[in-house]
Amino acid sequence: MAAARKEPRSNDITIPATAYAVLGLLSFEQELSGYDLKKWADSILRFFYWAPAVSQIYGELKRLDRLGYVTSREVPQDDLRNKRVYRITDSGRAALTEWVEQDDVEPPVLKHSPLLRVWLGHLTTPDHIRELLLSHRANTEQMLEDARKSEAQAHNNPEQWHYPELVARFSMRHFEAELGLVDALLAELD
Amino acid sequence: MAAARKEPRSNDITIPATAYAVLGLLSFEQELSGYDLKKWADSILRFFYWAPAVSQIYGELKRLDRLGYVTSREVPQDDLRNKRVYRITDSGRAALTEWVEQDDVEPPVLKHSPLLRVWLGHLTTPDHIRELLLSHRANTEQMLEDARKSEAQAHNNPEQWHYPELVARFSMRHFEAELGLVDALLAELD
DNA sequence: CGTTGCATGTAAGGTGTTACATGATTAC
DNA sequence: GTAATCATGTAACACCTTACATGCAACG
Repeated sequence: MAAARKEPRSNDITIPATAYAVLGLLSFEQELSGYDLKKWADSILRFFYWAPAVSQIYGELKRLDRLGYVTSREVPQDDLRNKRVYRITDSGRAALTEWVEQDDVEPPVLKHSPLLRVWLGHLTTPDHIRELLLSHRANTEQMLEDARKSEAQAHNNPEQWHYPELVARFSMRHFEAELGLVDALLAELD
Repeated sequence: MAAARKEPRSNDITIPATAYAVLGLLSFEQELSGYDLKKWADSILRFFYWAPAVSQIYGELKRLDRLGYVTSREVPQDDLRNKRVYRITDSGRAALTEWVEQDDVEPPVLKHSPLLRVWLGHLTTPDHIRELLLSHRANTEQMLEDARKSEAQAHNNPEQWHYPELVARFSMRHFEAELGLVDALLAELD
C-alpha cells in the first residue's frame, strides 16, 4: 500500500505558506488593505520569513477571497480614490488555525549566498573572502538593529502580541548568533 | 540620472545562483554526471544553501553548456548505457570566480515556517506551540548530526577543501545556535 | 521478486519577481 | 518641481517542483 504521502487534512485545499502568512497578518488587525499588508510584511515578516512582492500580495488576497478566507469592502479615500480593505472570515481563521496546528513541520529554508561564495574560496584570494564576510556582517548588523526596534515595538502592545514579541526576540538573537558565527569564521580564516 | 541598478558586470549574462552552485560543484572535481551532482548537492550544499531537484540540475547543466561554461562527453557505462560527464571550462571558471568576487552580496534568505507558526500562536494553545517547537528541535538535531559528519569528511582532504571545511564548521555551529535559540524560546513560553 | 541505486530527461504547473500602467497628494 | 508615499493591479517571465517515462543492475 502506498505510504501516506501528504496527509491532506479534511477539506484542506493546499495553499502556499505565503498565503497563510498574509492571512496571518490579517488575524491580528481588523481590516487591512493590500498596501498596508505590504508595509507590515516588510517591517515584521522579513525577519524570520520573507516579504512577498506587492503584486503577489494582491494575488494572494484574490485567492484568499475566492476561498472565502477573507472578505473585502471598499472604503472611500480622498475624492475619487477608493481603497479595498480585507478582513479575515471565520472560515479563514479556522483554516489558518488548522495550518498552525499541523503536526508536519517543514524545516526552515536557508539560502545563504554569502556562505556559498565562501565555500568557493579556492577560486579567489583570502582577502576577497574576508571582504565579502565583512560586507555580510554589516548587513547582518543592520538587520539586528532593525529587529531590535521591531522587538521594542512589539513589547508595548496588548496580549495578542505575546507571540510576536517572542518571535521578535528569537530573531534578534538569531542575528546576534549569526554575527558570532561570522566572527568565528573570520578568525579561522587566518 | 537613473541610479545604478544591477551593475551588470562586463559581459555577464545573469544566471541564477543555482547555476553557480552547480558550476561550483564542478570546480572541485574533475568530471561529474548530473546524477553525481545531485548526490553531492544533497550531501553538502543543503546545509547552507539548498538542494535543487534532479530535473533542475539537468536543466542547469544544459544552460551552462550553452554558455560554454562546461563541456561534456559521454563515457560508456555498462553494455549499452552511457553516462554524460561534465567538466568546467576556463570560461566557466572565470565566470564563477567573477561571481564569487562580486562585491554586491545578497543577504541570506531565511524562510522559517516553524517560527511563522509560532508567530501565530494566539490562534492555538501553548501546548501546540511547544509541540511544534520540539518537533522543529528534533529536525534541527538531525541536521546538526549530519553536518557534523560532513565536517568530519571535509576534514581529511586536500588543500582545496579548506574552505568547504570552514563552511561545514559554520553550518555545524549554525545548527547548534538554532538549538539554543529554540530552547530559549521554549523556556520563555512559560 | 521487490526495492533501491544508477542514469537521464520531458512536461506541466505552481510560485514569485520585475516591469509597466495610472494618478493623486504630500514633502523637500 | 522632483521625489516619495499612497494605492491597485496586469503581463511577462524566470525559477523550481512534481510527476512521468524508461530501463538495467545489485541486493535482500
